[in-house]
Amino acid sequence: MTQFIDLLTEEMSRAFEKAGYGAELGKVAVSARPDLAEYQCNGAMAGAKAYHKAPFAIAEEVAETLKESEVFQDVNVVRPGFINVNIKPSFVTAYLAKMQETEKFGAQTSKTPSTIILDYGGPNVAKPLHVGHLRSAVIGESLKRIMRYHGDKVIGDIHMGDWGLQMGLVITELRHRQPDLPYFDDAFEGEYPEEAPFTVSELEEIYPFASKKSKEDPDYYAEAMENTHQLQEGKRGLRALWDHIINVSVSDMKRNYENLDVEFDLWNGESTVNDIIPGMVAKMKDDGYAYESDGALVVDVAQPDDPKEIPPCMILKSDGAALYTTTDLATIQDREEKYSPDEIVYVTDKRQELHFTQVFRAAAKCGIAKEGTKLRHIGFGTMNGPDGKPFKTRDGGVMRLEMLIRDINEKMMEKITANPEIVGEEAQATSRQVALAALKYGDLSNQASKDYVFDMERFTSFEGNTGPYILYTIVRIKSILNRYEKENAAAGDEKLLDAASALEKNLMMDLAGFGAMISGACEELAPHRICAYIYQLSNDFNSFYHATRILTEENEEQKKSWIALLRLTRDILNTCIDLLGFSAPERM
RNA sequence: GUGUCCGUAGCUCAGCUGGAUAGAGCAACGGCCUUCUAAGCCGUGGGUCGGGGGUUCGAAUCCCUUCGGGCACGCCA
Repeated sequence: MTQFIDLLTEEMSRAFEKAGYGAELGKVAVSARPDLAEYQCNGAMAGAKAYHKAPFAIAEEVAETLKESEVFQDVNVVRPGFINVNIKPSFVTAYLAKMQETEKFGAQTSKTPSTIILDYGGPNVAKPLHVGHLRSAVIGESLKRIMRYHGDKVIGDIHMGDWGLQMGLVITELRHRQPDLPYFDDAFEGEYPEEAPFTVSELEEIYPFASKKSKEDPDYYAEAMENTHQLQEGKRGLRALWDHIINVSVSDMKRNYENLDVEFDLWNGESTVNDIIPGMVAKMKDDGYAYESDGALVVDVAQPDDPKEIPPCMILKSDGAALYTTTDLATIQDREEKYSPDEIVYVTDKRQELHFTQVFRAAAKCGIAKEGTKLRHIGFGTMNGPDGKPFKTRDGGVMRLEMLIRDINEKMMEKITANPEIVGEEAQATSRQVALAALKYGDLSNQASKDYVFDMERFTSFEGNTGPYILYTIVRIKSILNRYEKENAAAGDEKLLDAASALEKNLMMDLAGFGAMISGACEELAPHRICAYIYQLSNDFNSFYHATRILTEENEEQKKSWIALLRLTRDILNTCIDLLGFSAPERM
């Protein structure tokens, strides 16, 4: 269904044509001066030069043709050449009525669904999730939902770091601590134990310990390199041990991501493509793309118009080992073979931009990515603490994600239990639900590409542009609807009437803008557009709510109309927060 | 050094392909609850859009320059 704002532009464009001017001048936008009008068109000024005519005169001629408009009323021409218009209430009502009946409220969806692989999450096996993993998960999950709403087929892949030196380090430390384990006995030919010889918390302690030691002790580092090598060569005992590490770690990750309402379709990692790397590298050499430079194998990716020369993309280190870049390229090849995607989108820290530029160029150059496959990197900024520096714990360490979530849950529990009606399990569940909204909204309401300040106090506040404020608004609506439905068993014939007040009309026009907002958020892959939209919508709803006594309204038709309006508002808000990755409780 | 992103109210942020008096929230101050959740609503004060040039009828937005900051720059991921 055509978007509301586009219908306005079409009407205005016809007016420009009728007056003898180009239709492209008829672009309509929300007014910058709501005190003067609801919408505006600046086309008369834009066209003044081409038509050698005063903008004011053009605007007046255009306005003249709008006298009989079914869309606009109160058409006004102001000073230099602004055309200010208000919308006929009946036009808004008719549009909303159509939205109610249309799937996805008339938002435009893709006619030919694309297959998109979304690479996000990126946790490392054997390392606890920390706040650095939060943004990828939160932004990625929202993007996945947005693209799916748009109608595309999205495959979310967590793409774990499960294969590098980090694995060798853990194995090395385990060998030091428990040398008698059968995994390290080359002569052992029996079945390895099913039970892992360590717990998650032990793993999480082992990795940083080994990492630190490897930096201080060259022999230890060499041993870790050797273990990494043997693992990648497929040595039986180490592979069995590695399986344990993966299993223990993954089940812990699943729990963490579940707490965030983040769900992946694929739990692949760097190890997934280990076996296809040699073939890929050989082909790159055979095709003449990869060559040796300073002992390493590289592919040139520089282009003449680069403002700064991009260094070659390194495929193999001088010791012959694969790198992050190598597994990323192999992963593209793997995804092409298995899913032939139209697009692969990566959600990572923006500091990896150069890396992805190199990978994308190498993939295209070497034919690893098919010609039509779009490769896209969505880089996000750092989550900072209130001091403006990267978020740390009080003692300066890396904050574990689990701790952060626990803190925000506790904080929210205090607030929720301030309402004496909510106790016990409901209080627990509601706190978690609202806390998640606070956390995600706090992140997503900022532009992804920018750094942002994580402020617990602000995000958990029920005031201002926060998740809890949005949820509170939804809860208020639900509360009215619940009462209404209790009192009106056979409800269901509610029909929208024209707006009875300016506040109601504002609300209605916000709702009418849903589709255009979704298109924008989808095109730009920008969840913050959804946040801005629902914040505006919530504000306008609350203003309307405050001025309108709905359940006590005596005019039955009017009351029903408002109920229909509330339902639409609730449905759109619920749809939006679902796209952001959270949900609203029944009460709070 | 080179490249890149950013600099908007005391703080945290919007500002769509250049358009009218640059918007919110928090904080401050003042109103509004016997009526659907006052975790709300209404209002007041607060800004040389880092500085300087330029393009334009019109610039926070585009171009140049300068200052300040973040980040990245072949054998980590």
